[in-house]
Amino acid sequence: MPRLTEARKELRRAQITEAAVRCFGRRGLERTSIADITAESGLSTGSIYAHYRNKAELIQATARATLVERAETLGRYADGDHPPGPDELLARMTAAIDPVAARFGVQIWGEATTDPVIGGIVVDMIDGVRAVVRDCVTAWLVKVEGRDPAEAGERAAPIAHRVMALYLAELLQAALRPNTEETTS
Amino acid sequence: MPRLTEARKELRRAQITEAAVRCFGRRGLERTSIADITAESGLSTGSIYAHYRNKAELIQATARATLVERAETLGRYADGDHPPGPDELLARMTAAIDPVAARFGVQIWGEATTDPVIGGIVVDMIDGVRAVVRDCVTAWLVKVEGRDPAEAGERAAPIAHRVMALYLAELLQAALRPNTEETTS
DNA sequence: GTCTATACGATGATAGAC
DNA sequence: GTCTATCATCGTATAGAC
Repeated sequence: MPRLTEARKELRRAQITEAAVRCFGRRGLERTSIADITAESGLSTGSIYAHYRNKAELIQATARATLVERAETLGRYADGDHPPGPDELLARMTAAIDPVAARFGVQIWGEATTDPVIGGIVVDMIDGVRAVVRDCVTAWLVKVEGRDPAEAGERAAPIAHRVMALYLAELLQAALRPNTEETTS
Repeated sequence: MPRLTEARKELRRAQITEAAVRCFGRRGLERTSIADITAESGLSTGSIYAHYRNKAELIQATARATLVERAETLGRYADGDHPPGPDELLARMTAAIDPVAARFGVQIWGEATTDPVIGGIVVDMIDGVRAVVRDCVTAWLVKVEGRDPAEAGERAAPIAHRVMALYLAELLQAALRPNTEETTS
């Protein structure tokens, strides 16, 4: 019996955070009011506060949800028997960038600068993705380049570092691309 | 006569924006109130609003001031008869990163996501720095690597692109490094 | 759990003396 | 140009009915 209600609860939370990313993508973290999110989600103030203690907690939850989703997407591009090389991997990662998520992501970077909790989330996420990239590059070095596994592990780290930097730069660029959806200011 | 007063005015504006970056670096763009900036600058509300129409304009001015200052610093690292190679250039650029400015810079990225004016400032700044880097790399290719000028120009662009990505990633990392100065929440 | 209505605090901005 | 004092607005969060 807790099963079903627990699932429903999680569904509501997802409904809220998904509405939240859209709002944040439009007006930014602090400019979107709770009222904006109620309008976007179709729920009410009370309902939102039943699921999140306050706005900060909602932002954290939204950040976590978005970032782990992105990490999972990228992880999918990195595995398989024929691991892509660095260039191909980067191309796939770049292609997978969603403009709205990118905007929200960069806003989260800014918030991480000030809020230690968000900071931890962002650092964990970046470290996680970097690890995935490193593993992928290692596998590629071994399986298609024919390197020795031990040597590949060493070589992979700096390559992964560069791939990550290029990816983050692409993310930033996507976030800065003028928003098609007008910023009703 | 307008000379002197104009200079004084510019000095006041600098005094305000410098106090502003410190405040922004501490508490973030929207969490710092005008009161915070008056406290940090030693000025009063009225004085600030005599120089800037509103808070948004103050943020824009602060962003412009900080970003052009950074661009100038980087430009200095890039010229001379013995232009540094890409690795050395990146090392210098990274070493020149100021933690407070980095935090503010990343916050500005987030704001650029939403505010078209800030967006323009950030894009201009990134493009400007990239151009400086490209010129430096070109000069290096010609003067120390002995490449043909025409060929150097072509090769420099992608290298500059990578150097920029690595630099932006370092900037982000610096901004995410836990703040020593506590976030009086 | 979800709603409506509301209290309360914070802060951006202005007025007017000096 | 700079100050102090004040206003008005807005948005978070809560209370209480259903």
